[in-house]
Amino acid sequence: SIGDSIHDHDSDKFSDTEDDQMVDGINLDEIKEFAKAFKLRRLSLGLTQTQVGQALSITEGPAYSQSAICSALANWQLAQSQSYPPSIHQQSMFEKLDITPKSAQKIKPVLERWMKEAEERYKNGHQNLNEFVGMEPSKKRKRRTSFTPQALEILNNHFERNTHPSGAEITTLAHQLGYEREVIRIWFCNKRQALKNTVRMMSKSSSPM
Amino acid sequence: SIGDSIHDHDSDKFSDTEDDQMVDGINLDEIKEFAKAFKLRRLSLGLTQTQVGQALSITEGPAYSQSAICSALANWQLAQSQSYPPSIHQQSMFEKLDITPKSAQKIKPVLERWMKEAEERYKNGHQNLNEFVGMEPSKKRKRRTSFTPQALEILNNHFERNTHPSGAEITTLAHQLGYEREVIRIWFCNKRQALKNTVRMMSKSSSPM
DNA sequence: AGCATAAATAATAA
DNA sequence: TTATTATTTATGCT
Repeated sequence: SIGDSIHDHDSDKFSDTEDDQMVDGINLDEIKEFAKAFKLRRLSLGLTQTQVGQALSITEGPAYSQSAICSALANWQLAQSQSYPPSIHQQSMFEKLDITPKSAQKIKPVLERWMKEAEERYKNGHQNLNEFVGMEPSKKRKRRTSFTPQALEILNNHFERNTHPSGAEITTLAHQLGYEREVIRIWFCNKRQALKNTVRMMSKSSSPM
Repeated sequence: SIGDSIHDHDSDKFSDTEDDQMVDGINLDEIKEFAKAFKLRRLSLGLTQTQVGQALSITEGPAYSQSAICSALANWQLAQSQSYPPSIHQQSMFEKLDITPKSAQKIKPVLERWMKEAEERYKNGHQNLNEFVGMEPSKKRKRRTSFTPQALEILNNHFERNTHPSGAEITTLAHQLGYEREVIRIWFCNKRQALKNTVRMMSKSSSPM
């Protein structure tokens, strides 16, 4: 039975056994192997985990932000270099460290793809790689501002009179309403877009059946 | 009254007989009425605005993007509540800016025609309607998850520190707590909403008469 | 039955 | 186009 199978002695299940460790139908050993190789490739490009994480959060979206990637990588590396007490279920190794085998499986192809491109660029010169990696980590999207009804009324009034306010007008409005200039500018962009959409839609409807 | 003053119109191609709001010879009230009725009919068929938009973009062409339809309909619906006292703030947000009466007049028959056919098919059975609308009928709502007190405590602690966790933070939390990432994300959305509601309530109740 | 709130949808800022 | 906020719906619980 399962209870009986828990042994006291140290078993090196995670390093050198022939039997693959399967969790949720995912081959842990395969992932560990990948992590090891990934680290090697990363180091040969002279990149830190942080750099990889930042670059990925840009190319792949915020879900692959630095900390997530880093912890994933660290975990894999940990996993492949440590043996765990047998009393701990295989899966808990990942759970404890905030990454499930499933997540690992999911992230693997993304890393693979990214690394491939990085290496490609590395071949074409360091500058190329730096460009690829060294993008600003400031991918953060600005918090959506919500306008007060009063502000919206004023904005709408202006828009009604003039859909393309001058730079000076925008500045004035921004100051008057207490919003950033850029926010006001974007508001007009979006408003014009909305108008255009409805107009296009409407004119289309005029075509006969 | 208005009716009297326009009694002897000349150049305009329209005549205003009643005290309805007339713009460019188009009866706004009529359109508003139509919008209201349209929404009702849509709901009684169990269709969302999104579905209508998608279906229309197929039968009438790509100009009928979902958001365009949505905003047009929303505007009409809000337009019909313009007689609210100024103290109610919803009003100013929309006015009639996104949609010209002329355009509205144009699209009306298209929507009318489409809705008529949809209702016809509905009578002949759901399958028929689904075919027409082009959607899958059996999209079940996700089961409401109930969080454990422990999970809630951790979530609340995080929320206290940061109401807008990054994607990575959400992922980490999800792993840590053993819930789907999306569930955690939504939790924060709802929590922010709740906070905002409370704040609004408080400030309203605390404001002097 | 009614409430609290998770999920879904709509609106719209970035 | 994407992602966040705002609103609505509906479910699990008491």
